[in-house]
Parts: sequence; C-alpha cells; structure tokens
Amino acid sequence: MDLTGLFDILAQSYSVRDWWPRRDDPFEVIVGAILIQRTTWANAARAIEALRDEGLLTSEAIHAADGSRLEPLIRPTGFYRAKAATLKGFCSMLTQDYEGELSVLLQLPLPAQRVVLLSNRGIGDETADAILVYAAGKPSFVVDAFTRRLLLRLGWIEGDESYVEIQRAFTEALPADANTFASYHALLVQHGQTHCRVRPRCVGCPTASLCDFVTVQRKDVQ
DNA sequence: AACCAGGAATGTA
DNA sequence: TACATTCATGGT
Repeated sequence: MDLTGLFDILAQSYSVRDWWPRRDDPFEVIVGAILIQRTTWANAARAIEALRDEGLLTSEAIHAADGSRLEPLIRPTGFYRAKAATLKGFCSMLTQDYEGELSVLLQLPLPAQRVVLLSNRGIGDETADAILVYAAGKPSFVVDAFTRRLLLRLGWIEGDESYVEIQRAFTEALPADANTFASYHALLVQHGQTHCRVRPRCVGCPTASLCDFVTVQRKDVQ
C-alpha cells in the first residue's frame, strides 16, 4: 500500500465535491484560510459573514480598516488579534507590492508565490499551501495535523519528519495536478474528522485494516 | 523544542 | 455544573 492506494481507499469512502466553500472567489478563500487556523469552519464562516456584512471583504477595505474594527468581527475564530493583524498585513502587502491586484500574485509561479505568502507574518506552511491549492490552483500539497496523524498510525512515518518532507512524499507519489492535491487533502480532513481524531472513532474506519493504531487499540480492548 | 495565543464545541466526572 | 480536551496553526 502506498499514497496512491490510500487515495483510492479514501475516495471510495468520502465525497468531497466543492469541499472548500466559495472557491470561485480567491480573496474569500484567502481570508478563510487565515481565519480557519486552529478552529472549525462553523466559526470561520460566522466571521466571514460578519466581515461581509460590514463591507470588509475586499483587500482595500481591510487595508483601510482599523484593527480594532476587525477584531470583534472575527472574534469567534479565536486568536482574533493575531488573525486581524495577519489579514491587515496581507492586504497591505497586496496594495503596496501588487497595486491591489490579487490576480498578479496568484499568477506567480508556485515556488516564488509560496515564498511571498510565507513572508507574511501569520501565514505558515499549511496556510500558504491551502492558498496555493484552493485560491491559486497550484499543485502545492497541504499537510495538516490529520494527515500527519494518519501516516503515523499507518506506520508510514516516524513522527519527526518535517512539514516539507511529508509534502515531498505526496508530491513525488502523485501527478502534479492542483485538483488532485485539493481532493486528496479534502479526503484526508474528511477522514480525520470522522475517524482519525486524537480521540479516535475506529468503528467503520476505512483504513482500519492498514492502521497500526487500530490494531493496538483492539489488542488493548481484548 | 516546549510553550503560548483564545473562543467555541464537545467530552468527561 | 465544573472541568478538561480539542480544533482546516503559527511564532517564539
């Protein structure tokens, strides 16, 4: 079994059509990618709607807005001071370095675009890759906590691998296609949310036959 | 490399 | 009800 086989198993178990909301609006995807950090989508969605209601869902508006106006609107996502600063920082970069034209940034080649995204305080590897795949349509694989945990339980990694090392494994195993990467990540999150949490629900888990963790659990129970 | 930022939801006693 | 854990992380 390899990463391609894992994709097939997950694809048979979950449906991920239009998993990331509003993929047709790149700016909203980026705002969502920042706000979703370490929260649930329900909380991020509330914050996005609050921003929309206030007319703060454009880079110009966020750039011009006071941080103290942003913070209460995105409060339900947690880390609201840091996230408000991240949003403002990104939008400031857009107006200063790209004349407010997001499309120019999104058209940069993958490696250069990733460097630019990572230069923003508050945008790390995972958020940068989420923006690259879901907003820019670039084949940059998103490695999240669910993915790392699943690979660990499958016994395919030791646990001390870096983000980029795990990313390279997926990149080398798959065709360099943004839709493939996007679907795979969505499947991994779907699986993580239902079966591969910190507190696992192994009943009905489609990877149970491969998973060392499940085997250990069963031994413990019996 | 452990620790912190934080509200909201969910789990446990 | 009180208390603990976890979440589509990132920075120090």
